[in-house]
Amino acid sequence: MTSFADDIEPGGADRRSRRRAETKAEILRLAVEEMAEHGAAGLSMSRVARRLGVQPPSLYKYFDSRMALYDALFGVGQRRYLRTARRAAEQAPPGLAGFAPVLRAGARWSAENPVLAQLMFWRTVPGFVPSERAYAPALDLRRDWEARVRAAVERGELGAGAAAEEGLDLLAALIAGMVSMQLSNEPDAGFEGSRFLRHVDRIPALFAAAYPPPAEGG
Amino acid sequence: MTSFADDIEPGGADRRSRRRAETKAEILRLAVEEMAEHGAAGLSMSRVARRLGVQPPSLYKYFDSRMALYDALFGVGQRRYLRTARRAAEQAPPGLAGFAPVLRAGARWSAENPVLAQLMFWRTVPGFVPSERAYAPALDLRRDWEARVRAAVERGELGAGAAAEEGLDLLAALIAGMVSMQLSNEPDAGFEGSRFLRHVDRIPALFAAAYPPPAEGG
DNA sequence: AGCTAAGGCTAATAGCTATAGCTAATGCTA
DNA sequence: TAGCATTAGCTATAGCTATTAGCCTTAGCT
Repeated sequence: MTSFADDIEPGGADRRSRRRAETKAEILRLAVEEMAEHGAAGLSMSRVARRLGVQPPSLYKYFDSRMALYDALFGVGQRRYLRTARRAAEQAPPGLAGFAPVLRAGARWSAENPVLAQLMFWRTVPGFVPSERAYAPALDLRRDWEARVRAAVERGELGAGAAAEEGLDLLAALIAGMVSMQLSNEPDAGFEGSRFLRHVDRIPALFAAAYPPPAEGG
Repeated sequence: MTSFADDIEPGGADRRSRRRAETKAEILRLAVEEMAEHGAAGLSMSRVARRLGVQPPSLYKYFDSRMALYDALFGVGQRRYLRTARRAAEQAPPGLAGFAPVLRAGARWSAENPVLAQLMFWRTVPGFVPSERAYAPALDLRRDWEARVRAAVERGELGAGAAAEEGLDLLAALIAGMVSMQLSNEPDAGFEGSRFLRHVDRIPALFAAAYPPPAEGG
């Protein structure tokens, strides 16, 4: 998470809009620093402005309101999280064996971007409701998982209910639990050596225990 | 959660301190209403004062600061949560079969007290760190679970690792996941019919799958 | 009955988000 | 290169917020 440059609309070849996009990316970067210090809900326009070296009202040339800034951060986080999961999925084996690498990649991203993860997964900022546009990648990711679980069911590695809403909810709760414990108890611990995220690799087996395949395939 | 009267230090038979305790309890009640409307992190001293019908500075006669008010809420929540779990445990059967009723009672309490649960389990209020005194019941509860898991291990219902830190962390993550999904996706849904909390009864089986007993006891 | 302190108040400080309106300079276009 | 629209900064201001200081009345203990 060193740069947000590639996550803001490119803004054409126009020199002005290029500079504008750079400034927006810089603001997002500073906002994440702010949130790391004061908590995800503790983002202050004034403090971000001070960090940027301008007066507070100038920030409103780039983001219409504090909530708009949150929405941009939420959107960037969701896009990055989705991209991370998809990259891991590309190299993962098919079927149930591919679950762990993808889950691990998501858990690692959350541990490395704890304030964005809080904003995205907990929604605890008073008054903030993400826009449809910013939320869209989360729906894409859920559809990815639905397809992945269905494939494992078709391979005879999981019971049929696993791919229904109920099963997907359980799977989501399993990963959410480990990430939640991480974020609330050791937000600065990182992925390696985390007390809670080391359990992520057990999720496929737990999930299979909840939805065992119908019989032993030949 | 209709009254906080029994959760504030009783304050002796002294009439003054009795009235004082009543006012404090009333403030806590109004604060929870506030948080339900504006989010756990959106508690405002001014708005609580307006609800109570006094000027904002008068609140400081009862709580030293906004964070002190959070700490009182955190403490009340932890004590009530512990009490709820222990009441359920009294009537639960021994061993692994007793896990589900206790887990269910905790999940139900969280669903019925979503803003306190957010404050207690997520800690997302900027600048708030609970006092040792307020946090103590959480440690008691963890010790309760440690004893309960150890008992199940000794009965041959779980593998040995279940009672170690690692196993207790996994168990905590399982319940935290379902409660987290509930709080972030359906905070106003209640316990019955919750998409996520209906999985709570599966936790003992999942936990046993992760720590199976060593062999079939005779 | 008298006194203490509880519990209200107003005033004031400092910081917050956000808007209005001014100004200088940037950089596109003719 | 000259002109000009837009951008991106600024100050001032309104209306919030938490919190402190200090006053004053009255409740209620002794």
